[in-house]
Amino acid sequence: MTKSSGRGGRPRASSRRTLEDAAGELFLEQGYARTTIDQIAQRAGVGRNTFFNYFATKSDLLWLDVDDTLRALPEVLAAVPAGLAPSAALREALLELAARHPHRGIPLALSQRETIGAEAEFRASGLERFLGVAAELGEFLAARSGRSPGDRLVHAASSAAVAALVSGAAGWALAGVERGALVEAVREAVDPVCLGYAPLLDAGPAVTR
Amino acid sequence: MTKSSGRGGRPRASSRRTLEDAAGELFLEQGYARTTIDQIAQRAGVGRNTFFNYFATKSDLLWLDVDDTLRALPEVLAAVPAGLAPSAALREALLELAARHPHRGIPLALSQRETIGAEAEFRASGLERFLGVAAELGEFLAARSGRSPGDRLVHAASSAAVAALVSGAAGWALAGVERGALVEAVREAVDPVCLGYAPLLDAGPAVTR
DNA sequence: ACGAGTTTCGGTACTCAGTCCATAATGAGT
DNA sequence: ACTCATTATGGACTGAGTACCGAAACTCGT
Repeated sequence: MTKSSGRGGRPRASSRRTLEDAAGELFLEQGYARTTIDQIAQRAGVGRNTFFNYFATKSDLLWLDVDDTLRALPEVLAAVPAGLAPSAALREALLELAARHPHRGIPLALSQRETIGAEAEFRASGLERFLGVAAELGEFLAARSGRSPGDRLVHAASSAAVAALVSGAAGWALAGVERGALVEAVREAVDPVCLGYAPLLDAGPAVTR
Repeated sequence: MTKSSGRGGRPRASSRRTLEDAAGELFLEQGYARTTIDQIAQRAGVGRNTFFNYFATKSDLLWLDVDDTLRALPEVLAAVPAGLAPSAALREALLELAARHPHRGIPLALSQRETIGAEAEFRASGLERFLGVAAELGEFLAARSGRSPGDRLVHAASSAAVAALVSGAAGWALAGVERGALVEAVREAVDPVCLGYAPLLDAGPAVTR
């Protein structure tokens, strides 16, 4: 989406950032549910359709920073040292992803959740994101463990790991100003999962022993 | 929803089942997305609003059997023997839940997924369900482990366990006619998670040792 | 039998997210 | 000047979900 000016074409107005700001204001003023896309576009001084030029859904606005970090996942996965055992590689990937997330990048919907009141929408839209992560992670794990991409163990391990990641990140985000480093919270949550699956994952692909 | 006739009032027509059937037919004929609620109601010979009397959402239709099983969760949790260690209790609860699911209860959306074509909607609506399960499981785990309901470890463990449960169940459902017992698939997926969290969960509530 | 209370049914009307399409605006390259 | 690619914008449409209202159908007490 939004191919960054591949030479030529009408220049983008500063619309994207303006829309984000307008939305943030309105969410704080009226809450998420009571804010319509028309209002956001109008306050940003932009046509309604322009909104959909930058965001596919209203709920995308709840995930601005997170989406940035998530976009880096393929790169992170590629950078995981090749020598590691599958379970360690999985752990490493998740921690590195957490390390890349900006310290201030807490979704508005979480930091101001009473005001914004979008719990339901937030969770629903968030889960879809992390399902995507789980899929990517599954492919990665399959490759690193020499298993087929459809392998049940691989699927279960990546799902559980992502769930733990999310749990850790959520706990971190909700911890208030005194939260420590995201990486620590994630490590705490993810480690047991990697540990639990390690014996199976690292044993090599189903050698019919 | 749908308070079962608390004496008095107009009797329900057989609408619910009729609606389910009509929806199932239409989904198979035209796919999920191309089927509107009006069509479903019309084929069922019922007003549109009656549909919403029985189902809160269109996507509820994708989860008929699963919702039945999920409704039994509180009962299942209460039945878990009190003597078990927290991690074992968690395992036991999930396996028992799986055991209660009817063998033929595979969501239409999965068994006929090419025809129905509702992947996205299916996953989105499914995830919300299992988030509910994770929350219930969290409370359960907190009580059984003597930790606070907001405990980070408890949250991470229940999230990961539910993710594994779902992964196992999905694998089972997609396995075609030759699938074995659901309980086995779930056990395979959930066991490592419980194993990984066992040392921490069963150690008792953060005794600053 | 009759009225009171309760529940389901069904219609109309509305809001709003998301899609489609057609048309302008604005620039780069030739 | 002309073409091409990209973005902006406006109008019209679909369809889910909500709100409201009045009518149907049944129970119970009298």
